[in-house]
Amino acid sequence: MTLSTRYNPQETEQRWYQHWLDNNYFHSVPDDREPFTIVIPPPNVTGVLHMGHMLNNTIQDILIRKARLDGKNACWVPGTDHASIATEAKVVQWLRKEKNLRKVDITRDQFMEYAYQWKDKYGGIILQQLRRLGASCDWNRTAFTMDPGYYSDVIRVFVDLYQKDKLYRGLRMVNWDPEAKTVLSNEEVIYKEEQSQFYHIRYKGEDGSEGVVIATQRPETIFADVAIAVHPKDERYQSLVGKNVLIPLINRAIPVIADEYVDIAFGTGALKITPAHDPNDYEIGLRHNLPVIDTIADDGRISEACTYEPIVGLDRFDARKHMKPALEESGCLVKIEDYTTNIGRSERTNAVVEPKLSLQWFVNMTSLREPALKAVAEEEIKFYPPSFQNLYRNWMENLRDWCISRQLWWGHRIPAWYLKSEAFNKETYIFVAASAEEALEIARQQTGNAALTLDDLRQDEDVLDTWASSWLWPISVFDGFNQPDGEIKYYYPTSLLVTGWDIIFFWVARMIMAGYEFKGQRPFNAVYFTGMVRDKQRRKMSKSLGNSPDALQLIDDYGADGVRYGLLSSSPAGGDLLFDDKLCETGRNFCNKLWNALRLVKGWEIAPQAVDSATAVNNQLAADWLHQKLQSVISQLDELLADYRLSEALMLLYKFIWDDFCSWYLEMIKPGFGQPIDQTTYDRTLDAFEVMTTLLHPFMPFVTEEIWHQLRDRLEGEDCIAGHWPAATVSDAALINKVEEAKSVVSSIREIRNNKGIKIKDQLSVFVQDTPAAQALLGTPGIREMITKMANLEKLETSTGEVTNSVSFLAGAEKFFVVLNQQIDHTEERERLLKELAYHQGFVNSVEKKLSNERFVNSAPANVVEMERKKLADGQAKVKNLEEALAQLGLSS
RNA sequence: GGGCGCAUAGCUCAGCUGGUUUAGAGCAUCUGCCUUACAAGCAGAGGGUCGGAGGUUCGAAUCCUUCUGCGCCCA
Repeated sequence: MTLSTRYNPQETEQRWYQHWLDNNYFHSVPDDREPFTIVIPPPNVTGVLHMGHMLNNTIQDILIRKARLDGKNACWVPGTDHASIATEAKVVQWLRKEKNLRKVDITRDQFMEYAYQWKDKYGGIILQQLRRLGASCDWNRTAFTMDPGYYSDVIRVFVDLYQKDKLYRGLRMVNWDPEAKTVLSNEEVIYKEEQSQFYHIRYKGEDGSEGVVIATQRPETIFADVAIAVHPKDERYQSLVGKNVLIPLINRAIPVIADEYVDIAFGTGALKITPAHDPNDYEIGLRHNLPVIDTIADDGRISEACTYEPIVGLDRFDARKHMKPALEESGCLVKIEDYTTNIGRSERTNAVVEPKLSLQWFVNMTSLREPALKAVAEEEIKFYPPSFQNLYRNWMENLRDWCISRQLWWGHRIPAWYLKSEAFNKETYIFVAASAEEALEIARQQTGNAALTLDDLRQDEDVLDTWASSWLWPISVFDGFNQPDGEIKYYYPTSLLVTGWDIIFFWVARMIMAGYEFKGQRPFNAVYFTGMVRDKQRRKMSKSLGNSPDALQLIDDYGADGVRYGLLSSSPAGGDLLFDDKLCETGRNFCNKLWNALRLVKGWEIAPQAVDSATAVNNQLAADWLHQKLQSVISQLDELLADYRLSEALMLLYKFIWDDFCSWYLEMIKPGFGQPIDQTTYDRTLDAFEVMTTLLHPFMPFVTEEIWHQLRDRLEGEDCIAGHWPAATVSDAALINKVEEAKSVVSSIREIRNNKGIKIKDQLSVFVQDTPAAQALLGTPGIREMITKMANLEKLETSTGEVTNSVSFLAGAEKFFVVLNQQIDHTEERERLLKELAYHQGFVNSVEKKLSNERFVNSAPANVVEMERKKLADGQAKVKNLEEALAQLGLSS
């Protein structure tokens, strides 16, 4: 067999993915086995694979593949969400470019047709890309939030909540995105500090007096002012309360009112009240029964309602620029100062969000809160890492109602009907039903007008927030609403959700609420929060910064396994991942290491027996040791995985395979040039190798599948992906320790070679001081042979005295002598020994100090004291050995 | 303004309920090697007193207080 010296992922990945698909390994149907279910956090249908997706989905794939190896019925449901705002924006763009159409030119139905065309053509690319990563999703189950069944679930839930009085239509201050021309939920507004200016403006008294100076960032809104508020205890303004002042430029009179809300110390202590354009002002307006004057239109331009003509029709920011000269001219501008403030921008369009009074649909969140709050607090749903419980609780305890209507066409249309005879947004009748026909039935009953027809009704124009569909994801993907006794009984609650912590409110919290509200049960047993993928400078990866590597290019460059390794190797749950290509390179190199280990083993000639008895005993020790060590690795791995400590689990395997298996084991058993290996050792090596591929498979599925097949001839249907996760047996710690000690002897000898410039090929003689412990070590079958082979020794013997012309080292408490055929530099030796002596002497001192403290001896647990005594004895033995070596050095110099 | 979290080697992080040798790993660095699996490699080495101060304790990186710095969420 000839194998290339380098592992080539391109050759294998495509092939194995297809093989897995052909064998239907990803598909799940309910059966007797324990289910292990993950629903994918649906990416936007417009999305393309980026680093965050890769991290997230790699983690899911690891856990799904592990569950599969554990013999569970693993089901990973893929899919996309319809991403109302983002997709509609793309479709509008596409229509303008490709079809030269504007949204206003076409009907809603036409638009939807085009939108579906667009979706079929460009949507869901990301699901194809996930295959490159190796994602073992059950593609037969691919779901979409606008699939007909899903669509009707969303409508059903809306109707249900309305009937339960947990959902209502109301006039509220909302966040308005003037660019997308839609309302946004609170979570879709991103607040950031920005530079702004504070305009100090004088409102003169109606009676010709000085009036009052207010400070505002938004001078263009003064024409919507309805009052000036001051704190009731603010002495500066007490005489003004109850009087009128005049709005500059238009001289409309507004009252000065007193309200506790006003912060005396902030600005001038006088606050202009603009109920239409500020949430707090709106509240104050309600308290004082003030009118509302709305001067900003849906597109962000100053509307006709503004009685100051020059700015009507201007965008609010252009209007602001206009205000400075106008106010200066009027003599009302006192000063302008720079000011840093929080500005809210739309998550989608980045437009500055306009607070606006608007008639919208809301979900009463507090009515859904309690079970969701309790589930996480009592760890019925476990969070990994648990610190996210705080963030969750904090949000849940300060819930505000969720605005779920969006002024868009792409999405689930709100199932509410109104009478055409009533004016738009002034409706008194609302008929909520799953269909127009049902709505008509309700309408006839409610109005008492049996003659009403469908023609008399009009449906709400708006669609629902995308999260108002994706919060049903764990239920709807299993058709849980229509068939509550179907598959959902098997798969729900799902086992785990893996998602970024940044959507804990958008999605996770809402899914939990929906789970309890509509299924009476948690949607998942646990949530694994991933960190954000950032660049080396800790900046979030983003398109605008251009610091995000091309995901597919990375896979081309390093292989999917290499990239998976890179993403996982330094990504603890919840912690940010500072991504660096270098990490993928390490992963690629790891694949290559495995590959070359395979090449080595498969290149050996096999003989029935070992070539000599030394080899036989050496090989047996090596294989025994590796087996024991492997058991210990498996049990550590089980613990780490149970805790979702994936990075550590991968690192453990990496070290075991690279260091223990490749650097030590394979070197121990490697036959001499032209020599064969014995059948037993060969078989045991393949066994261990095979177990390692299984253990590593969840993390690096392609290279392990390839190697698994190269190791032995396999029958049809025998695949690594379909293997069995091994159960750890108790490992022999004593044997492991013996070999560790032997390894440290070898390392020390190598170090001496290094320091003395002795070539590896030159054989050395080594002696060990004859003690019971040394006898025990060398008496262990194979140890002497192993050390001799690995350190390339001529002989390894015990010695009762000091050995002349040698340098010594300690391994454990045992003293070894390496005989040198060269002049020994005594000064250098002495320095080395003195340094080591100082360390051990310091150590002994610190332990002695502890043990001479009566209170320690009396109050510490017996085993701790015992441990300290042993530490002391070990330390003293080492000190004694070093002192002897120094003395010897002194004699011979 | 309210709340949460973090601070351990040059970098990224482990170190769980305080005690298994005066702190571990990976990467990076340094030294020597193209040794017949792998230079995408091999063998070895150096490096931190655990942000500052105080306290609890026989004993603290680990618990408490406080200061400093950083990050995040909400308003």
